[in-house]
Amino acid sequence: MPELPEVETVRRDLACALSGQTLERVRVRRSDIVKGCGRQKLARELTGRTVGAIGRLGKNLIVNLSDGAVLLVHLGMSGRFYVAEAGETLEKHTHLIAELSNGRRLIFRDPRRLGHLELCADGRIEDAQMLRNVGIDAMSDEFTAQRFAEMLAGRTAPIKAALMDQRRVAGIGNIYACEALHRAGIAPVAPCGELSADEVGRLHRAIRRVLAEAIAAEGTTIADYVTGAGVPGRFQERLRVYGREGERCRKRGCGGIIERIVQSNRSTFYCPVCQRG
DNA sequence: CGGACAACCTGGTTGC
DNA sequence: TGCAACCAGGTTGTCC
Repeated sequence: MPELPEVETVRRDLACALSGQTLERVRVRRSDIVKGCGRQKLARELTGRTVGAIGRLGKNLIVNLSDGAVLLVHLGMSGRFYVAEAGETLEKHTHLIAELSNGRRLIFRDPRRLGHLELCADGRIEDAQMLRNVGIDAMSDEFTAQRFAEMLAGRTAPIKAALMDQRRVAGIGNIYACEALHRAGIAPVAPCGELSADEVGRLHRAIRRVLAEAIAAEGTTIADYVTGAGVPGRFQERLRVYGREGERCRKRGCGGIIERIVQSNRSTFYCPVCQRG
C-alpha cells in the first residue's frame, strides 16, 4: 500500500502524536512480523523507552528511542502505524499495542502481514535486515540526476522495474513509478540503458515533482490507506494513469487511451500515445 | 550477475 | 446465495 509519500505523511503525523511519549506497557501479539528477534523480546526491549525523532528511509520508518535504540517499521501493503485515541477498541490484525504516557495507544495493525518491525538495540541501522536492500532515498539530496544515470547505465531491465527496485532508488512503488514515467513521457517497457541523457533528466525531475506533490496532498488513497489523523490522502484525484485503464490521457492535446499491461507481476498503467519508445 | 517469477498473507470484488 | 478466481499501494528467495 504505502509508498514514499504515504510513509512520509505517517512520519509527520507521528512526529506530533508520538515523539516525547514513553512506551509504558507493550504487547506484541505475533512473531512473524518481527525481524531479528521474537515478539516477547521486542516487547521487553521497547517497554520503558521514550520516543525521540522519527525519520524515514524509502518506505521504512525510523523511530529513534531512548538509550540509542531504534525501531524500524515497514507497512508492507496493508500496514498502519498510528496513535489511537484512548478507549478506541482494538481491531482485528492488531499486532503491536503500546500504552503511552498520555493515555493513548500506539498501534501497529497489518491484515496482510507483509509489513515488519525490527529493533536495533544498539541503533546500528546499517546492520538491520530490513534496510539491507534499501538504497538512496528518492527525496534525499544524494539522489541526483547524475547518480540516477549511473544506476541505469548498461542495464537491460525495463525502466519501470528499475524504478521500483529499492536497492537503487528507495521509496518509489507501483503508483508513483507509473505516474513519473507518464509525466516524463517515457514508455514503462523501455530498457534502462537505452534512455537518453535528456530522458533520464526528465524522469529524475518527474520523480521529484510527483513525490513532492503527493506528499503535499498527504498521499494517495486507493482502498484503505489513511493519514495519522485517520483521513484519506488527496493525491488519487490527481493521478494521470494509475487505475485509469480505458480512460482518456490527461496530457493536453494527447487524446490517447490509458492501457494496462503486466510487468513482473504488477499492473502498469501508461498512455501508448505520449509514452512511446 | 541480472532479470523473471512464485511465494508470502488477507480481504474485497467480480463473474459464473 | 455460493464459491472460485482474481486483484491489491511490497519484498524476497529461487531459478534460468
